[in-house]
Amino acid sequence: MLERYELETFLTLAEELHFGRTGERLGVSTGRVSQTVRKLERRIGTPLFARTSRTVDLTPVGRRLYEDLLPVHRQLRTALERAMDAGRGIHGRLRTGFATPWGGELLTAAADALLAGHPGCEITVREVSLDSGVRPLEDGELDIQLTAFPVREPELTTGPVVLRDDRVLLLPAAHPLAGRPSLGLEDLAGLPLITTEGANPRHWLDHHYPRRTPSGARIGRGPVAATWQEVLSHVTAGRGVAPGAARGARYHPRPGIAYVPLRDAPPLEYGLVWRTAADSALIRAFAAAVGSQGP
Amino acid sequence: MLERYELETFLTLAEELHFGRTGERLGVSTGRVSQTVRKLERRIGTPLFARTSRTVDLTPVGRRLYEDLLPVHRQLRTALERAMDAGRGIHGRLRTGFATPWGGELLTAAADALLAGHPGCEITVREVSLDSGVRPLEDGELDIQLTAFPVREPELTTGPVVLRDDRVLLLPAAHPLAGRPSLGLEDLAGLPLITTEGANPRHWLDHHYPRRTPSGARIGRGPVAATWQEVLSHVTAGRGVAPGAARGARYHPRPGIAYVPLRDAPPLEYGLVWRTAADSALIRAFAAAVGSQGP
DNA sequence: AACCGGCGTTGAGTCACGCTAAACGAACGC
DNA sequence: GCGTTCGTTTAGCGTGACTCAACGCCGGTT
Repeated sequence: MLERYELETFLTLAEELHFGRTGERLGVSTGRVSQTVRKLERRIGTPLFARTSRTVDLTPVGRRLYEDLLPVHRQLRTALERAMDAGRGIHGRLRTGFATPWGGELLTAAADALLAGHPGCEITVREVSLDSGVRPLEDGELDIQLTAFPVREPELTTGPVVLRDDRVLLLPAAHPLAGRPSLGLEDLAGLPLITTEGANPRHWLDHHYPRRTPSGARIGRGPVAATWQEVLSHVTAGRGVAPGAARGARYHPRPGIAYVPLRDAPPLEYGLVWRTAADSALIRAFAAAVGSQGP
Repeated sequence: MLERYELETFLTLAEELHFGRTGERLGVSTGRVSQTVRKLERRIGTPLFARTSRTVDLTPVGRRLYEDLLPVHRQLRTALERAMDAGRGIHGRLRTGFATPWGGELLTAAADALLAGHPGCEITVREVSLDSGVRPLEDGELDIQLTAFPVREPELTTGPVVLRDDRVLLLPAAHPLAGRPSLGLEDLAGLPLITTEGANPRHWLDHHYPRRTPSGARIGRGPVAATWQEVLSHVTAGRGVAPGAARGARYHPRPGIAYVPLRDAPPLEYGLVWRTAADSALIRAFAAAVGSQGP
């Protein structure tokens, strides 16, 4: 049978086609690479590499062996990683959710990254409606959710902010304010603000849809929307204005909608949330993967 | 990474679930098995075996790892075997042929046996008609053929006899001789013998379809057939009698045909034949596999 | 021609580590 | 109670994977 060091030496040399670099990559001397390959060839009974003093190349038998052994090596690694993940608790199914498209991209990228290093996991990424808040977590439909802060529910654990974005106001293109380079919160006075309701708690709604401007002027109330598509169609139809994230302009460009920066509003912050009771190594690993995805 | 001895120890213990037998199978002490497993578990980070002082069992993580590593081990072995075969010249495609069903069974069994030990080969088993003789070899359509001896072609190499069978005579069930417990060659006198022709050489035809009995009486000539099905239908229709092998009664049982032993005829002998010019390690290996298939 | 510099090979020597042997403890059956 | 059958543990041994340095081969340069 093939020893571990023989397998690795053969595969590395088959890729590098250079004894010196092979030894360097494996942390052994070139002499050792030469001896190992030589012994292997003697055992196989035929040369695996055709080498002059200047060049190294695979023989047909060597090439075939390389093609056969490469997947073996991969499987060996994933099998071990899977077992080690299970040992560390990083295994099983993780149902993740997001409400905004850029959140979806972030979660998908993080899921791919995590899966690459932890092949034993199963990660699903689902979209949830704007008005569901953190209800999917409480209902046990999701294990972890990317949501807009603030989150104050006591039974939930929140991760750090992983996405930050400037606030903008979505206006009908024909609106008198639509031409402004930027707006202030005071400009909201009297405008009909499109909101969401549903499962979002009171403090969250107050934070994202204030009832008064800083100076105390009342902000109007427009229609209630449950999804971004609804918000967009309300704005396009002139039924109101909606607060949003600057990225929205890239993800939901509409000819009938103007995205105007809101100068004095605090930035939007997104982060991960999960049920404290359902905390797990897999959740922590996923949160870490999302965190290292940003920059 | 996993060392060879760790892989083998783990897989063996997962199958045996017994440290003593595992050590015995691997030729090491039980202490070594214990140490190896222990070290592996420490590295993985979780127990792979649940063991009391009386029983050993796989943990879920261990079971999963076993299922992952078993195919890896198989692939590793076949990859090595393939390379070693290539080193010994046992590789490539081998087209084999046979004319009788029992020959087909023998070749198929031999092909399976060979393939088990030499995964790099590709072996096809085809049926050839009765009247093609060794023509497929000469035409280059086959590499090796199981045929009824004698073979005297100078450019062909013959292997040893791998199948021997008593001769019988196929008669219509209603024929007066059909009731006899056995027949002698003299009984052929005057009977219309069903023969084949095609590519079979003269000496072969004379050997299998004699024109006279030992005492000199003429043997008749019936219709010419190219396949066993034709022979059988000629016999059933009463158009003649046919010499054959005793096994035929098992492989071609027909209500309208009687198989009566031919007492004084030499037994039928089958063996492998191949073109001397196309001799190869693969052919020799296959011939050996066929030879060791019989008993 | 002579001289490099890069590269694979070879041999002597060293040290980690896989392995054994033996003692030990735990869990049964009688 | 004892004997048996397991798996575990420890000290000590020996093999073989490794390093280091010298060597030979080849192509490019002056």
